Amino acid sequence: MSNKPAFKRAEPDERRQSLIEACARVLARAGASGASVRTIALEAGVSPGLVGHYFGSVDALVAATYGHTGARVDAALAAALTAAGPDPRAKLEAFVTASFLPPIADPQLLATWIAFWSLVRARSDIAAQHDTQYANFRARLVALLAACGLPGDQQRRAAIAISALVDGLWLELCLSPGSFSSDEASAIARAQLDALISTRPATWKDR
Amino acid sequence: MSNKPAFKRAEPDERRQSLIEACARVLARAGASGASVRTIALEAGVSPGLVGHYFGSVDALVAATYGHTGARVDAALAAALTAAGPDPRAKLEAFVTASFLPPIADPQLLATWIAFWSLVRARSDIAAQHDTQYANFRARLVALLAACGLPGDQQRRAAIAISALVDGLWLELCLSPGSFSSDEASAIARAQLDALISTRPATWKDR
DNA sequence: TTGCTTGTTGGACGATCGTATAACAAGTGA
DNA sequence: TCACTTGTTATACGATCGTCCAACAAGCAA
Repeated sequence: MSNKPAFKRAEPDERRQSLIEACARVLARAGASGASVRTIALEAGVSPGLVGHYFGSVDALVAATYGHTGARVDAALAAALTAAGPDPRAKLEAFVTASFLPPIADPQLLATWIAFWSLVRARSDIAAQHDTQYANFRARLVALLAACGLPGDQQRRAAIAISALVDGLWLELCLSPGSFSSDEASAIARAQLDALISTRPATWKDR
Repeated sequence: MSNKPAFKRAEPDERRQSLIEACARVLARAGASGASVRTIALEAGVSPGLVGHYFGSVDALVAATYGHTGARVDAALAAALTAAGPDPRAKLEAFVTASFLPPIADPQLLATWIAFWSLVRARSDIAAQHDTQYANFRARLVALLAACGLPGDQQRRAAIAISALVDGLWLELCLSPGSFSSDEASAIARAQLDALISTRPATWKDR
């Protein structure tokens, strides 16, 4: 007779990915305080020791999850940009609208992000990651605004305003999901764009 | 000879206030994960047992701190409203502008708020407190917008947009203090108000 | 001064935390 | 079939967590 294996070996990259995704799920479900080594390992279906084996410490796993989650958002935004076509104004609108559609508008992702924010104060490496990610996000917005013909002295403030509005809508959607829908959030953000940019897109119709 | 007292008795309300303020300082300094009973008690200069004596559990203390912090913000906003005079439009502008001036713009207060947000997922009592506070905040905004003559079918979205923008600016100010100043945040929020309200107030002059 | 109320202390308790490590077993090549 | 490598498990360890409680003492009344 043959016993089935007690566990299955996995490729290192596979296992890392699995642990990172389990960490993200735990952060979304239980918040930062619930993301313990044992909880994450249970979520991933492995033994607690594997976290130390692959990441050294749970802090490193959380930081890796932060980077992975940020990369997911960047990829989704980049995809939205290429799908929007060549028109700069359409690209900008797609950039903002995509923030309120899956996979970015995923409530689990928003909750995960809040968990990261709560770690910024205590962890300097997380703070550094946030600074670069926020700088990249705003630089992308500035480039899009410039392509739309927004004067240079207005680009900075407009980028800050757009990113703040999007972050705030994200936040309330996550904290009080019943307050308003993601469709409403998207409409509000688009209206904000209209107000910030006097130049109208080529495909402008009605609003 | 006379030994000085080993400790000093305090009025119950005084002691509660002291513990709440110590809890807020710890939340701002170390985040939600650093707000342990012993850390808070050390910050307040008392023994750890006092937390249980006055609040029953550390969770109740955190919830009380949330309520106290929210009340502080409400009081500051109310003061800004009365100082703004009778004109509805001036009241609305003061309401938003005050969000980026002390004591609301205090970085410690913002950090404390983030700590609360990180607890919303895991703690239903904190979530309930957030829902009521957010509903109150938005109801105030709706009343101000209505007084400014904004049509009823636009009040809801405008209130959501304003609160989201303010929250987002708060957030980035706390996470990356070097990104922009509170003066810039205030200017951005005021520009947002101008864009949202097409109806001009009676005392409108220039902009 | 003496006695009493009770705010306050400081440590005990079990649970859970992150980390380290010895023992085990899955998969591979000889 | 049989080592051998190493991914994986399970446990041990000290530290810290929240909660609880018996003892102490500050301040007031008599």
